[in-house]
Amino acid sequence: MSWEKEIRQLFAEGHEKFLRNISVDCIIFGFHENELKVLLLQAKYAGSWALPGGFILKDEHMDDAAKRILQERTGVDDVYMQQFYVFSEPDRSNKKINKLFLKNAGIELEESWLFERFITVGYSALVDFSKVLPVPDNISSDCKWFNIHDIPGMILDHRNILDKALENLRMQLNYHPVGYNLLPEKFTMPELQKLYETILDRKLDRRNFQRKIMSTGILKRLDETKKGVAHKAPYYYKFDLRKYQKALKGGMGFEL
Amino acid sequence: MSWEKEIRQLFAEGHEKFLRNISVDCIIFGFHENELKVLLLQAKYAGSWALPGGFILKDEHMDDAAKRILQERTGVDDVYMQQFYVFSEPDRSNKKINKLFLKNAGIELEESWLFERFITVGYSALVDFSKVLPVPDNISSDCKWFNIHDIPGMILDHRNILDKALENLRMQLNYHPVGYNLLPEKFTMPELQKLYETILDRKLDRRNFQRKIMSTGILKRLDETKKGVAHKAPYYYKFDLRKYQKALKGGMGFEL
DNA sequence: TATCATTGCGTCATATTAACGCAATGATAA
DNA sequence: TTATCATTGCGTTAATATGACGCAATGATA
Repeated sequence: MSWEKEIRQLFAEGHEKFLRNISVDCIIFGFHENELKVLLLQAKYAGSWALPGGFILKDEHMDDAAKRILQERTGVDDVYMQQFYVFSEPDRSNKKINKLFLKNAGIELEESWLFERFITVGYSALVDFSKVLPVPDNISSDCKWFNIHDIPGMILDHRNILDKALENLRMQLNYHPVGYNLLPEKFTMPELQKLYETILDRKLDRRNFQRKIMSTGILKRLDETKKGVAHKAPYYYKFDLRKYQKALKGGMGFEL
Repeated sequence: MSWEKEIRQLFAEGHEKFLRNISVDCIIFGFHENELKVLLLQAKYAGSWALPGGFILKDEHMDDAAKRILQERTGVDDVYMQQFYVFSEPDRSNKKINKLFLKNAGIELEESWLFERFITVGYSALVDFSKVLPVPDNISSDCKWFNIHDIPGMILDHRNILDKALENLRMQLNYHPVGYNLLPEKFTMPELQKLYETILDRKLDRRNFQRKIMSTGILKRLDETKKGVAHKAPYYYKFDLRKYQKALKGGMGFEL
């Protein structure tokens, strides 16, 4: 099917396939070069960036929809995702954006379910940066990682959604497998500490951090050390998944 | 407008007034006689009980919808409410229940937006039991408080929603004005402790509890003591709202 | 071979928590 | 009138957690 035909069909008949008035938006967090990142899409014909979002099939669980949307729109597969908040301001509507999009695509339509008001459910995803190759979809011209401190202009209330996701990530740091999902399988203690510092947005004492993390027993130190650093080489660690799962149930047992 | 006509109109034309495929369900918590309670409705012609729920007007914020629904369906007004989770199982549909309801009400309809699938957003409300006089609405035959440990059979996944709300309440105990909203203006320390014990579902040491609560400075002790008890009379306390708000921002500063 | 940033492990003073003691209170029963 | 008793308010103590910092070891680079 041609691209224009696909778009026209989505606008004209999508309501037969998807639930109405509800969308899902995904915030994909990654960690790279000691910085927290989010994956954003740029819609065709639009200067602003957007969260990867989409709709729920009429017979689909919302969690599955979020995973499918993420896969279809960015190529990212099989990740840890969780709903975190519903955004329901009455004036959050894609009407103008979608009309402009159609106009630029050379499609004319008077009515569409996509001109209606949408309530959106925010999903937060944590991915291993090194395993993700962002691929923009049909309706996007670009798909890129952005540093959390260097977010470009975004459509609608997407900036607000992003901020809420970050706040949520902070709150849940001690109760969810944040480190496990954001870091590669093996990592050094300074890397893990930097991740915590970035999310919490404050410095932590190196020695106390190590002591507390190790006291939970969720990490296993490997015999291997990092190579090629111009100072004492740090050990690699990896998560002891069994103990991690267990520890998470009652919080981490410490405050950072 | 007659009752039947109102119902018929809701089923036949409600989709012009409300958003589709989305509903809101409220869990109203109260505290009475040292027990945690929830307010439930019994739909006409149905044996099972249900959470007070409803729909979002096309131009209404979801938070406002939740408040309006609670007011319309139970008479409860002006309370502390918060969304806590979205329930989206594909098979959670009122189709059967609504068809039965129509049949019993003597109304015939082949098609209705209310036969479609609904995703529902759970809202948690905390109310002062003593200030609430439950009033069932048009479509409900009864409206009653139930002890949290003695919940009757409920429609659809409402039991699941209730359990999730309780779990959520537990998690947020140290970060939200739970005590402030669930207790009357003045209360004794044993009452407050019992509230915490009921929500957390475990015993707390009386003396340590008092010391920790008081150390936060969120309570003001009154000069008045409780009358008519066959032992040493406990003092009354009330919340120091200014300090309470402040303390909540960084958690309560202690673990219970 | 010296330098230097960084790491791993340790110390110590202070704060927080859990567990428990005890006198005071005031309605009820003797 | 007085003793009884469950309960309250306030306090003590030991164990544990936390925050702030010291110092020798490491290993690429100068």
